[in-house]
Amino acid sequence: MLQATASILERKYKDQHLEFDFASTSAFIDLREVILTRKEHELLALLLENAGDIVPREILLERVWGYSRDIRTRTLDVHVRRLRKKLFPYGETYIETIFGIGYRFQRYREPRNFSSFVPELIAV
Amino acid sequence: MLQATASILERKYKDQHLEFDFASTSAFIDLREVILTRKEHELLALLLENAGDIVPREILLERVWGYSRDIRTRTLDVHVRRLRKKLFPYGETYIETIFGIGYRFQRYREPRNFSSFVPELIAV
DNA sequence: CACACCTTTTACAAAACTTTTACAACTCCA
DNA sequence: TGGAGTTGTAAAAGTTTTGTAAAAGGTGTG
Repeated sequence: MLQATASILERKYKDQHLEFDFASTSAFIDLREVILTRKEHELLALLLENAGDIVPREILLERVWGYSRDIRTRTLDVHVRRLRKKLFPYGETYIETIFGIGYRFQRYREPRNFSSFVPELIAV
Repeated sequence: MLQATASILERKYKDQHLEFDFASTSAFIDLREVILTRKEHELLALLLENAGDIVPREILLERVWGYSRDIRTRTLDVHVRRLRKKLFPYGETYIETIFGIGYRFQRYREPRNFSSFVPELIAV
C-alpha cells in the first residue's frame, strides 16, 4: 500500500523517507532535518505538486524563475543538483531526469524482490 | 470485442498491452514503464495515429525528420529497431514492415481459439 | 561596509541521443 | 534460383543535453 500524499490543501507531502511542508522551508529526510533555500524550496514544491508527472524545463524555469522560453541557462541544473544533494541518499531516486524534457519527482517505492515477478496471462 | 482506441482528441492510445500518451514521453508495456526519446515518441505517435494503415517511409521521413524525398538514410530503420526493442516482447507484433513501402502499426489482437470454449487463464 | 549566504554564470566534462557507415540478411520477381 | 533492391543491425561518429566545479554576482543583516 502506498501512503504518499501531496495535497496542496494539506500543505504537506510525506512518504517513507521524505517529509515536506509546503508552508515551511525545512524538510526531513528520514530523521535528518534539511534546510532548503527559497529557490530549492520552490523548485521541490513544484515538482512535488506534480509528483509522478514530468515537469518540463520550460515550466520550471517559467514558474520558479519567471524566465520566458528560449533562455539558455544552467541555473535549473545547478539547483537540481543541490537539491539532490540535500535529499541524500535519495536524491537521484526522487528527482529523475527526463532527457530533453525536464524532471520528474517519483514517490518512494519499496524495492522489488526478484522472486515476485509479474505473471503473464496466457489463454490456452 | 476490440478495445483499442487511438483518438488524437483523447491523446491516448490503449490496448491490451500498450498504453501510449501522445502528450507525454513515456508509455507502458504491460506494467513496465518505457521512456521514449523524442524521435522515438514522434515516430510511434505518427504510426499510432495511423494504426492499421501503412505509413510509407517517405511520409515518416518527411514528418518526423523533415527530410524531403530521395534522401538515402538508414535513420528510420535504426529508430524502428530501437522502438521495437523498447516495445519488447511485442515490438515485432506491433510494428510491421511493409516491404518496399513502409511500416504499419497493428493493434493488439487476442489470439484466436479454434475451439469455441471459454479460454482458461494460466499464469506462466 | 563587511560578512555570510544564496544565486547565477562560466567553462568544460560526461552522458544521452541521433545519424551515418558498412555490411549482413532478406524479399521479390525475372 | 540468382541478383537487384530493400531492410536489419552493430558499431562508430557526430550532435545535443545535462552534470559539475569554481568563480562571479547579489542580497540582506549586523
